[in-house]
Amino acid sequence: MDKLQPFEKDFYRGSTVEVARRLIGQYLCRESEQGTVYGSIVETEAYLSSNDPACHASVGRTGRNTTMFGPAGRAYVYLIYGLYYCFNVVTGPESEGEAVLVRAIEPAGGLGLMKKRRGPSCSPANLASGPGKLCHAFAIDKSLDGHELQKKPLYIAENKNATRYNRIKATPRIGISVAQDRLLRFVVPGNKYLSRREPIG
DNA sequence: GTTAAGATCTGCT
DNA sequence: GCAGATCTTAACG
Repeated sequence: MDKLQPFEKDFYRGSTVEVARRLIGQYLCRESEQGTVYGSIVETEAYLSSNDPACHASVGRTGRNTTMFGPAGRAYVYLIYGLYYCFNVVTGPESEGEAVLVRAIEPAGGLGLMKKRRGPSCSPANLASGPGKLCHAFAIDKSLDGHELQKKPLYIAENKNATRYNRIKATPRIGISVAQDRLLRFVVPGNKYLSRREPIG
């Protein structure tokens, strides 16, 4: 495999929606003592600071969401339903409280290690096709909350074949009970590693 | 101190 | 398709 070069902080500048779209097709890489896993991001969701009650930051700064109010380009990791972690990329100006949730990844390297973590009978399409699943496959937990994504052991790097993912579609976000009308989820249409299949039509 | 809800996943029917 | 698992967080008293 070619050496993967992490993006610099400039990559995370711009609006949260821009970054959410820019992340599609790029590599998420995770190094550990067990080995390295990486894959292409195929599904993201934007969470905004204004007029977005679904965003954790909408209630102001709390213990859990403090990282969201830090500088862009860091990881925001939290536990949901007492069981699963969700991995976000902090975006927007500092103190703004915006982030992009990474919901699904198409595995590209370290498939064996992902399988070891997720279970031997787990199919490739099921390894990281959802926020909780991808955190499990990538061994992402609360210890990485606040980590800067420009460096090891967790970083985002350029995928030179990202043109394959040039088509991006906006859809409603998943799993939220408010602001369901906003088209802030971005997917590679028809990709088989999404957390949900394309709605028909 | 107590309680209700949550950016989910899995297994069973 | 649906219910159950499982527990932290934050709001309230």
